[in-house]
Amino acid sequence: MAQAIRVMLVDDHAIVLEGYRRLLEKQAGIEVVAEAADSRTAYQRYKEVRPDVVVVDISMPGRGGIDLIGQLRAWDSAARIVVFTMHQDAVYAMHAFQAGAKGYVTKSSNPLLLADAIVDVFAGRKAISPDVSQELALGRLSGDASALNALSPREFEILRLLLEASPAAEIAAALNLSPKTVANYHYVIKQKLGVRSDIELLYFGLREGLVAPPPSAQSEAL
Amino acid sequence: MAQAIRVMLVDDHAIVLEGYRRLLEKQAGIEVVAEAADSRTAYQRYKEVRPDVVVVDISMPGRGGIDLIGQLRAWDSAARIVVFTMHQDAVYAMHAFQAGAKGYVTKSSNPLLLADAIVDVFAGRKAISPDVSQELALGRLSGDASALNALSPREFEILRLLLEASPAAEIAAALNLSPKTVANYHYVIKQKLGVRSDIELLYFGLREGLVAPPPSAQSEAL
DNA sequence: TCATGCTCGGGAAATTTTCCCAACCCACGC
DNA sequence: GCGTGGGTTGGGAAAATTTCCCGAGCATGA
Repeated sequence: MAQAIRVMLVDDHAIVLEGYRRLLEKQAGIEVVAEAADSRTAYQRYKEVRPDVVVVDISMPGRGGIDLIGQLRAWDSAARIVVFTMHQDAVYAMHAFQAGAKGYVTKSSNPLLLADAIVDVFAGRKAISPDVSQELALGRLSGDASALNALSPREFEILRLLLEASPAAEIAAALNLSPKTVANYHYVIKQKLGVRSDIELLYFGLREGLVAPPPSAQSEAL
Repeated sequence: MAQAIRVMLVDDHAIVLEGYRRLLEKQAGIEVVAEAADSRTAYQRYKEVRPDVVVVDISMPGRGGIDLIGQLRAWDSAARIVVFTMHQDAVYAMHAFQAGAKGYVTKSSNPLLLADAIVDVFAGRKAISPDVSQELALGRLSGDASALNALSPREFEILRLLLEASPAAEIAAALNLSPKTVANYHYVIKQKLGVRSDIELLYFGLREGLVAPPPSAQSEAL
């Protein structure tokens, strides 16, 4: 190999990191020149070694990998970043690309894909692993702005209440509506947002910032 | 090495699997004799190759890894199982041990730990990575702890699935249970956790770190 | 062996969900 | 003015789920 692609890996799971470092090193044309287990270290190391491609796991503690992508791109707008994550959810991919990532590969993909993605991204192309691209394509939240725009004001209002109220019927009382109407709205909202359960609905609300995530979530486990 | 420890790896993330297989193979005394990406395959492979130690990721789709542990132990009560997961949450560890696991190592541990744990477990000892053992030690689940401890292993498992699955009935299929049973569990879980709706249930899950919150859209950029 | 606790599901009533449809009001353009 | 369209409000009716309660099967442990 004339010129190996110089890669930096960022993943907070030390064992996993170690594992796929070995995997990549077996690939002709790829050289792992740096590693980091958290965003801050990653940022510094990037400036020191200037790798050709950065592979980041976005589900890292703290502000997560998405944030790191933004930082790297802010410092070096030409930074080539491949997201490597367990999330097949297309929403994550969307966010990653919006933040400036060039590739998105799930950990459940075929092992060869990661190396392919690195090569593609290095060459200036984009790379998405098929499981996600498919979801994006037949996407519930495909391209444009959030599905929230499809909601009428009333629907939006009821959605907000749904996302916090326990007894679904309390909303009816609060809004002076028949429980039936609320049920109908509930139904239509789920249709428009493309979710099939209340759980999904809440995930949607969290993503869109309609409701605040509860205090702790991931910060607790230290 | 006179006698290498014969290990089977179970993880739905193909790349990760491939990665730490390589990692383990570098360890003297450990030989990876089988792999599986899902529970069913894992169960079959186990019966075929009878590995000395099984390493499973418990956050697998469908019937989670906890379930697999139960199955393996049901078939071979001497099965030696090491849980290898990203969850630092002590509650997961509790349930894993209740199901019959002998070791619990987080993916963010030092890479050497997994190999150590395998050796320990093979020798009949238990192994817990320090980040979790610490959490276990300082209370959390010993006495009071969260309402989660009131849940039986099965309830806990179904809760996890509830928190991600869309059509509640899919769970039934995945676990090979009657939809009725799942409904009953759903009901009991809500009772025990003191929540009134699915929405509250998810809030609970987020608070306890059982599920990761999606990337919050409202924070900057995008 | 008996008690206890977990798992699994049936039964049955109450409720909700899921669609489809109709009525009303209001704004808009012609 | 008057149709057109969209937002709001709810009825109807079948299907599904939720909510309790209960019992059987099976380990585990005293």
